[in-house]
Amino acid sequence: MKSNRKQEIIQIAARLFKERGFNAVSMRDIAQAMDIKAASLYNHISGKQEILATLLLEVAEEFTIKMNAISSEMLTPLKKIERVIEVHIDTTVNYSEHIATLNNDWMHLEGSALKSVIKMRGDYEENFRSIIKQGILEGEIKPQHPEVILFSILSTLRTLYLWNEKRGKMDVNVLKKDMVSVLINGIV
Amino acid sequence: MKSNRKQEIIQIAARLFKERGFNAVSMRDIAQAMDIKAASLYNHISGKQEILATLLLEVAEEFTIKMNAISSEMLTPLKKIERVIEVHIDTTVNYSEHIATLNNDWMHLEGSALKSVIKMRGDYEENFRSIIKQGILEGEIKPQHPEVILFSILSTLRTLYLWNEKRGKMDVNVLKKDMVSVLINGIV
DNA sequence: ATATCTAACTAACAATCGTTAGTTTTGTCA
DNA sequence: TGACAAAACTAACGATTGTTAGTTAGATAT
Repeated sequence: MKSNRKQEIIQIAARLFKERGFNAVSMRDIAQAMDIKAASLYNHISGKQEILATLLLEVAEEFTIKMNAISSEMLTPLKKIERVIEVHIDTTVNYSEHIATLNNDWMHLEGSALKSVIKMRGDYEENFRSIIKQGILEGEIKPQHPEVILFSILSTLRTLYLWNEKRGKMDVNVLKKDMVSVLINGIV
Repeated sequence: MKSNRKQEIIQIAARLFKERGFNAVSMRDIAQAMDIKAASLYNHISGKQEILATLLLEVAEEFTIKMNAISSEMLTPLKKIERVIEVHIDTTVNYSEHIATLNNDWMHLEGSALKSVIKMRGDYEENFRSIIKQGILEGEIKPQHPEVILFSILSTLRTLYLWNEKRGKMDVNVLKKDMVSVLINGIV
């Protein structure tokens, strides 16, 4: 039953990191947003690096788990890609700030946490690449360069958070359907 | 005949900004990369803000000009979108570092330069949106929510720089063809 | 050769950064 | 009520930040 104060700090920090970026947010900024003094933060966390590490490992592990699940499901490659798209939309709804920080500030991580995040990112991409290649092999996907397909889809999914507000009243399930349609069937 | 030394500073700064982000790069870092002292930079530029402003306005104007040209060409909406894709690929090849900084650090701009960049970005998106809507109206593009189409394509194009190295030996014209195919016709 | 200009330098500034030490307040349970 | 732990506080540290002032070396022009 650890203190939920640490999670509060991380949540607030994530919001600020998304808005201004890791290096433009000081410990005093985070403290002020919580109505306490900067030094008080250190009763709950060991430093700024721990905030970043906890935050990024949390969301990176989330993606890793989901992707591993999809990989081992009994689905056609195309259906797997649909599932990946849906997972990204769901995760973006719940982890918008975390994902923004993962995209923009991962390089400010240090030590083993950095290594860990980089590895998870690489594995995730490799899993995705395998699905695409398998789809091409089975004739389900166009024999285009896999890297172009991988990158087109992934870069859209990774920056969904930028679009999360503008989404507005659009229902999540409608968004999923439209997104799958556009990314897989194109726009014509 | 102004000094090209200023352009050298901006070029080197852009590279560092891309790698570490605006706030993680000090004036001393930039100076060291040029083998001079930080104070010497001020013979050529007024400050860190001017570096960022020059850099971002340069590439933002490039995109604005290109997009305006495409908008007023006599092409079908679909052909215009193809042209937009091609422009992004060409520009990414030449301005990889500038685009990275535009994506990640625009919010650290101040004053009128910030306003200017935000306006250009908005206008660019609005032009793109108009093309898509026109395409839907003419039946050339699927009657999907325009915002989904806009964002899917644009987020891929805007993060092309992340992919620029991995592109490796892939010919630019091949990349254009594949990219157009994937983004417009999908992957099936 | 002298004057001028350009672009480098050294040294220092005030502000802000992450973090630590030591202290006081607050809340909980016996 | 009193003891103890959790979580806040004040004050300060050494390092780094962007920037300025004043100076000097090297090139160019008169």
